[in-house]
Amino acid sequence: MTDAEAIKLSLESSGVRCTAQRYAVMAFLMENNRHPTAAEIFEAVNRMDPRSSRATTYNNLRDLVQAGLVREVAVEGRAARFDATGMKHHHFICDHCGNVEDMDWYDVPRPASVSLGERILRESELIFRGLCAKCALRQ
Amino acid sequence: MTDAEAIKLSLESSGVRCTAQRYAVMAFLMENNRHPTAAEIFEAVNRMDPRSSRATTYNNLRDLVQAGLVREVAVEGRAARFDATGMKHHHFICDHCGNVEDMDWYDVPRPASVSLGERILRESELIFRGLCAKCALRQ
DNA sequence: TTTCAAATTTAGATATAATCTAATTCTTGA
DNA sequence: TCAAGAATTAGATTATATCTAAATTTGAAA
Repeated sequence: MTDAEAIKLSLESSGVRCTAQRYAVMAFLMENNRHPTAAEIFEAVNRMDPRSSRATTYNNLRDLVQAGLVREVAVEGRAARFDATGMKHHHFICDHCGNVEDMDWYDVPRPASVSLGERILRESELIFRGLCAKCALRQ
Repeated sequence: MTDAEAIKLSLESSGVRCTAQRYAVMAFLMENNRHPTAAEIFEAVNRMDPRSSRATTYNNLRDLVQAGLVREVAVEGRAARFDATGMKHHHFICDHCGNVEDMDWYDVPRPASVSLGERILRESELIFRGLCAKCALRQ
């Protein structure tokens, strides 16, 4: 199976129609684990054909997040970043440049059920903060 | 020591001058562990005297975050939220309403140093996601 | 294949959140 | 008291994201 078919299949098995614009967003995220912003994705997709408007790029990111194929990472004071949820991983966010990097996955202990109360837990994510390698060297 | 004196002292020992506007922001956050947005803090402070402009509210939040007295929590698709970093805690973010709630603290395992590489780790935070008690009951 | 309703896309306007500007006021220490 | 730096201000501006309404595309039913 080609990559293209694999992407198409993963979209459709998640209940998302595989349109050309949606495919382009997904393909870009799968070959770029650099956690681009929506603006960067919009720009990248528009270097190809078919093009995609800003609204469509945002709509498709929202649809892919809802389908669980893409994760949105909010960063303090900066634009949100996106990545394909292929392999489980945690995130490192740089205090200085705001870049988001993948960190190896490991299981996180669940909160005590008394502490959880009536809440329904969907996932636990670990965010590491500090200076990324590039910014650490510069300081 | 009164609460007011304690707040003043904690600001000054963190190298932040205790102005009336800055005090108001800090006092509001200390008596409200509901993780208000900047807009909510701005509004709350302006029900008191002296008032504070929007720019000052944002400036002071930034100063308090830099001093380590306040934490900013970015939430996907919503305004950032703030809380006083009094006691260590983790956060629960509701998928549905976006509210941020405190969760009991427990130590998080450090990433393996090989995985960390040249990065400098400052802190590890755990974010739980799902439905808060209120939204869980409604679904 | 043809047809049509629903889904998707679009450009541009609008909304929301946060920051910037430059003038003013306040505070502190000499 | 005075000067210099720090803080505050109103309003403009920027950055990010969403909305609108019209046009286009899609896929399933006929």
